[in-house]
Amino acid sequence: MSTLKKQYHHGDLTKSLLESAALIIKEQGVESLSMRKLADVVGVSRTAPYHHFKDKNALLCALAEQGFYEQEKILNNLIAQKQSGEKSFTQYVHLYLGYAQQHSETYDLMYGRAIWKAGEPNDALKAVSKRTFKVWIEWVEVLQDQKVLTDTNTPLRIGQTTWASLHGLARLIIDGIYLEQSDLSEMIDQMVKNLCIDSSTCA
Amino acid sequence: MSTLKKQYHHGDLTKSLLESAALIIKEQGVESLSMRKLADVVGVSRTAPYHHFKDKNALLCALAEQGFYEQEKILNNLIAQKQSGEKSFTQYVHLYLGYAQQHSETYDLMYGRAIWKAGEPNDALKAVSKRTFKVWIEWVEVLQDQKVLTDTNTPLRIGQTTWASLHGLARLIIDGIYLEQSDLSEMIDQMVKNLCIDSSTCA
DNA sequence: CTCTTATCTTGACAGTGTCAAAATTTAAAT
DNA sequence: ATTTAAATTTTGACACTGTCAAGATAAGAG
Repeated sequence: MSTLKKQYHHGDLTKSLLESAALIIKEQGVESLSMRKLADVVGVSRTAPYHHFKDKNALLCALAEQGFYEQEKILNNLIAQKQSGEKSFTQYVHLYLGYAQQHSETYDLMYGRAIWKAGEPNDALKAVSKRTFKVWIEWVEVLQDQKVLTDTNTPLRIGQTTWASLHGLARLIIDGIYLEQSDLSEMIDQMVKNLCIDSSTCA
Repeated sequence: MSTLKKQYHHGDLTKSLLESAALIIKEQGVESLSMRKLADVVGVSRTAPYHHFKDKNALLCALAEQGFYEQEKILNNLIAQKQSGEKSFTQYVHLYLGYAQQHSETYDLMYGRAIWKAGEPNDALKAVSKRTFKVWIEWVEVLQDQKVLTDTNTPLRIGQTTWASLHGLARLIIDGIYLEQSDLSEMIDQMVKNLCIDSSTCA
């Protein structure tokens, strides 16, 4: 309760664990994040983290959750600022792929098999991911009205496929299949053209 | 050398290891494939596999390699049978995603981070993946001539982005983000329309 | 039959996730 | 202020992982 919130035991272990874990995965990749090493970095015994996160999966879920908050913020910011639909969408594509590139490990947790297949997404994660997707779909509907995205199908379907395309590019970047920035930038431009109705105004 | 090829030690351990490993990842996922359990299944001691594969990464590379042979075969078959470009392409999309769905673990090895980022693709794997991609790009050029895919960019770029879109859908299926077959089938149809020039003839 | 080489096994080490029980520190109750 | 209850952390343990080094075994060559 004093100015330094560290009078008791560790202070806020939960927070420290998340921060250190985020740093570790960012710098060394998610496969070299171990509960024991994490505990050691934070300066606590091997099993201390287990009183703040049920297990490793729960920790990973929490990290992924933070990623969704970030992504939701990006989306809402773009939707809020009222510029032309084409510009907004093009910008979103770049922001989305930029995020995937710069926070590749978090992105992988958000959508990768570690949690969604090998592990088990917890309720909080399922909730925020669902909510973020909903924001996206609602924006797709607007973009359809603005003739930026095709309206030959429901917002849900167009949102699903459009996002799948972005996701595919993101994964190729993340998994290290395309690395040269020159290829990447041209691929992103072409992808925008693929996704927009009017490929001349987008890009 | 007799009818039962098992006179000496094991027979063909390399082959047995690959077969059993393929079975294990297919039925239980790649994360529950361990060198020790694999050795046990094949009926050999823990370290015997290490005389046939340098390490676990090498084993995974070999499994991925087989996947590429399969995929190359699919591609070549489709290219060989001369039917309309639209039909061929549509069929390819379905075959591609069908493969991803039915051999999801192998697909993950082929393009996933386990090998390409966390691990290290060996020379054989790099070679066959490159070759498969080349076959794809050459077919894209044909599809562009047939006005199935857009020719507003080079075969390489269009091939990259088109494949990225397919890959994205494949990953969503594999990582368990979309599971209901009803959604899936409609998403695939919509994706085909997105990728083709003439969305009315494709689908 | 001996020797070389290919193949496989045993032993060992460091690392992992996580459970159970004990210890400690803090906050609440009297 | 002293006792009590709760929150927090630690120690010990177990089963599992990948993989190295050294020894054992078996196959084929001479």
